Amino acid sequence: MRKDDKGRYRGLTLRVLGRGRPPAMGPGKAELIERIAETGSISAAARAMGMSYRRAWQLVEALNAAYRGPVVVTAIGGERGGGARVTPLGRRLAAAFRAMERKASAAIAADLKRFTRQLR
Amino acid sequence: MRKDDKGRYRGLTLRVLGRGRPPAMGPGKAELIERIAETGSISAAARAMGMSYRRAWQLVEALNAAYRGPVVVTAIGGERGGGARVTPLGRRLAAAFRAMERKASAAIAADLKRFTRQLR
DNA sequence: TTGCGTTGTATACCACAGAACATAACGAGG
DNA sequence: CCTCGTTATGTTCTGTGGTATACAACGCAA
Repeated sequence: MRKDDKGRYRGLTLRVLGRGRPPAMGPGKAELIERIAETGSISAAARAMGMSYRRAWQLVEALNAAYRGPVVVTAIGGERGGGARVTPLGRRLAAAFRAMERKASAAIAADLKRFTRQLR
Repeated sequence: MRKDDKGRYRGLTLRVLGRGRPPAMGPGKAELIERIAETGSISAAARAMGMSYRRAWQLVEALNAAYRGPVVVTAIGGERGGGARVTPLGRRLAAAFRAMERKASAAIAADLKRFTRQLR
């Protein structure tokens, strides 16, 4: 299945809703987790995604509040003293979301192709 | 698979992206099409969904612009002179979207259940 | 002819999301 | 001690999505 330049699956978008109405996981949060895992820093991840640090930090806060355990743990300080690490739970969540994206995409690939053909 | 009070599938939300980035179909537009088909009126559908007429009309405009043919055709006038009808294409699109929702939901049901268990 | 319920616009307002900017506190390394 | 790069937080601004409101044009029925 093809992806766009942000690694998202083309043609469809999937979101997982939390117990309240707001989405607890989606393409944006998943990518943010992955970028933090790569870079070890919220700010570096935000820069890589062209997102303000504040917004990224708020998403991290929302993630940590939404799940039963912390998704990202942080430490203040710079020059590799501080930073952010993704917890095993966070890695599992991001991976599970990507897997669901793949499965959902595969399950409706044929339908989606026919559907898309109706687009202008 | 359980649905919420609006007939949407719980736990996940699916959107089909158009050729540009903006979504060409999602739960909201699908329901709007269904309501218009039921009521024969944009304004009645909007009332039923608790949505402003203007917004509903804009969504209809967007739908008609997004696909190769009209999704909803309208006639000015009242007292059953005017109104809105969903074209066969529109009915096919809404039905196809609902089918994709069902298939995607079924395909990831087990994963989603495990995922949701991690929510607070 | 009058009234009602439509579609179709225009305009004004408002609430909110997110950006932009500023600043503090902190930790490691030079 | 100083600097750099973090996290963390507050404040302000702006764009925009959506509502609210008003109104014109219209068609059918009474």
